[in-house]
Amino acid sequence: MTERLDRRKKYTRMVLKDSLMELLNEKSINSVTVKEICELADVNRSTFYTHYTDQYHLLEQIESELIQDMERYLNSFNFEVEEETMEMTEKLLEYLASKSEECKTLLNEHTDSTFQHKVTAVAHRFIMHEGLAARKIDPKVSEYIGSFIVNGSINMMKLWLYRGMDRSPKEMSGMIHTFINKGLEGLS
Amino acid sequence: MTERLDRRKKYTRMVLKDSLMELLNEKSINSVTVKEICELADVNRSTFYTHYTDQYHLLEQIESELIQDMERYLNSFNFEVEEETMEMTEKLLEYLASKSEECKTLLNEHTDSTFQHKVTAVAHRFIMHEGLAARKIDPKVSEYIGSFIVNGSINMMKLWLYRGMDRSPKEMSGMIHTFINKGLEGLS
DNA sequence: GACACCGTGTTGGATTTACAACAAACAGTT
DNA sequence: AACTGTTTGTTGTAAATCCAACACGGTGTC
Repeated sequence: MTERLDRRKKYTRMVLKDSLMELLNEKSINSVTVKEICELADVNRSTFYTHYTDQYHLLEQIESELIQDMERYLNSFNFEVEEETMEMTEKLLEYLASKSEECKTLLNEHTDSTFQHKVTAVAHRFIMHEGLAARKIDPKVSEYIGSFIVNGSINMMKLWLYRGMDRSPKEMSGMIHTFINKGLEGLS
Repeated sequence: MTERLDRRKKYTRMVLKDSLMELLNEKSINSVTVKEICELADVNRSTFYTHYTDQYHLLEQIESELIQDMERYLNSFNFEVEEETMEMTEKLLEYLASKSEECKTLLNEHTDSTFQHKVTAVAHRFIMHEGLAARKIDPKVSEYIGSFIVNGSINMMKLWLYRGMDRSPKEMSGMIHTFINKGLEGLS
């Protein structure tokens, strides 16, 4: 078990993160200043520099922690191979739903695409676990199809978040899974 | 202008106060421990003792600050003599409404009556400013009537708070004022 | 009465943060 | 180019808080 963090550090980091997230709902990281973050967080500027080198570092930390948390969540499940892709897709959707505010902030057009890249990498690792290899498809082709599937899925999930999650994670993963297996034919 | 308080002190006191108020919504001050307050506030126990001697002291500070704030609010108004009682009653009701959560907590049966005594003293000072003296009533009698009016008013206001403030402060002060001047006759 | 558990009040040393200030860089204006 | 205002990154010192520990008292159980 990791050593417990000093509560002052815990608090300071929490309010700095919350403040940056709030500011990113309004503008891009490039126009957010350290001074603004500190004013919103009510934390001294020199204290900021004992924790982070700049606002980009803080953002990177936020993204990394969310990705780690996402991986931890997805790692806690275990499914059979074929069923796994759909279940994992559903679990990823559930996770995104549970952190929908943070995810929307980090996926919006104000931020660069680093978070989306990270989520895509996670999706690739968890959803494309063994799925295509089991289908005996040419590895070169498999790679293209996998890229199509993962990026398509992520952007669908993104749209789902911004639409206020109007369908359940189960419905969404069913839709994705059906399209993956049967293309448009499966949706008529 | 007073010297600005160190933001750490400000924060520590705020969360300790908020935590005690939350606990007082569930039980009386006698069964609230310093340990519980600190756990809820996520503040070290030894830090508590650098600010307050015990939970009773903290409660006293909360009450005193609210009373001071109330006085400051009421002092910012100026009315003519006769009209003043009704206007001040309305202002007091407005203040109680604006701090309804805190007031309900401090006036509930879990706490002793110190806060109610303090509010009653304020009401006596502001609402009974010159009202009865101007009516040329026997001072001894005036004192009894004043006590009746102030305590009756306070308990009415208390009930109003717990009923969710179902009438406007203006309506309430009108009702109180009419009763004071004409008794039940004025309400038929 | 002994025991276990919990909370209190206190202490010393370590850690974290605040504060004020400074020099430098940047951006916008004239 | 000079000027102004803002932000940055850093520094030294002080203040506040954290942490772990201790002795003590109160409460409940056996």
